[in-house]
Amino acid sequence: MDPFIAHLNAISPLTAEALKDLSSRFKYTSFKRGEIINQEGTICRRLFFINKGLVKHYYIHKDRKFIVRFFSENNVFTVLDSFILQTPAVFTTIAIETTEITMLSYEDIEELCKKHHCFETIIRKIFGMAATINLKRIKEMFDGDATELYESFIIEYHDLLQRISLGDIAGYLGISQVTLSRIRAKP
Amino acid sequence: MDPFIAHLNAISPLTAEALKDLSSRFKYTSFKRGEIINQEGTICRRLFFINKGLVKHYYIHKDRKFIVRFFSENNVFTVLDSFILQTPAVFTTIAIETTEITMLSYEDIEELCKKHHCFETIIRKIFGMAATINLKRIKEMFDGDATELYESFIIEYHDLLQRISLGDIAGYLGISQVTLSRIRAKP
DNA sequence: TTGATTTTTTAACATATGTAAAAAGAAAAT
DNA sequence: ATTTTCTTTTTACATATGTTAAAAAATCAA
Repeated sequence: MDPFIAHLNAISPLTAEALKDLSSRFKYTSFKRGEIINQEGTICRRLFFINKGLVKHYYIHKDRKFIVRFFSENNVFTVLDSFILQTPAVFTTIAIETTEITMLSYEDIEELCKKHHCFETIIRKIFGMAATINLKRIKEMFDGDATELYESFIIEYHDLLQRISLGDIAGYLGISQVTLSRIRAKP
Repeated sequence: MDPFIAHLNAISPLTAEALKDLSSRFKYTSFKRGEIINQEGTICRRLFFINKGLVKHYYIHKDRKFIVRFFSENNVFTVLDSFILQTPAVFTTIAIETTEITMLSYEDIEELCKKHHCFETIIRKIFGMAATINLKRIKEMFDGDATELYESFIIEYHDLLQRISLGDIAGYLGISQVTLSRIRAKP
């Protein structure tokens, strides 16, 4: 079974009809390491599912690079605000590794939501989870000094650690790479 | 027309049937200044709509008080993660002013979502907006030194400024009240 | 292997912000 | 009006973290 379908179906079951309608709208693509998936300033018109690979959302502010979030295989992602409001993205999305993707357009999502109640339930839950995850991140950003941030990052992103550079980790934590090195250096 | 109904209907139109079902489930209550609406550690079982008043989500970490968000009249709120996952809240919700509320229980929301596609559409959009708002806050927290944070706060919360203490503003910005005073002091 | 490029660490210095405590000011209570 | 309480500002000091630059280590290409 297609992993994207399986993923959605696990969130909330799809009717046979919705499933058929849904699959017929899938588009497939892939991005090489370093390729831009969605550029800051352009509207994100798709919802993505990662079959394989690793992606980051980031932006530059005053010469510092901040990483909003990483997404890896078997996860849905989009540039949330840009997708929902259909406004220009304030983040750039880029492939950290070669990444294979299945996607749905904004119009397809809207149509599927309208036609299939079961699909709208899934999107409702996905957005709810996204809101929850973002809220958790706000709390983390408040809580910690850099050391704590790094420690919880290691736990939360344990399985991705080897695939993410220290520069990117620093960017995710909102600290300089120098600070990150200092933290790692101390016993 | 009931302001909560008007609010929901403006997000996405309700059918007459859904509207009737919905209204019959409303519960009303109010909280005095300083009263706890939902205590940290208890599951938040309701979605709230503020008819009048002002509320904050906060939590204590290492003796510092962080304010996650303010909510004022004509807005929906809940302890998002606690409500969605029905797990104990990590924030306390408290009334800053005397606050009048209309509310729906978790079970009612789930039932309304199941019975009325139009209602699920509304909740989908509310969660989507919540996710977007939280994402925006993450970006703000990254971006700014304390001064910038304060300046954007003044703009964003302009109409609530007189109703929020400087201590609470500092808590929202994640800085000490001393730092906030310093910022306000300089030309 | 060797050289080139990228990533990570280390050093020196400047500064923003936290902590603690006291003073000043405003609001509430009697 | 006077006292009490709460809020805000100010001062002095300690420290975490940013910046810049250079060195070291690791990775990649030829």
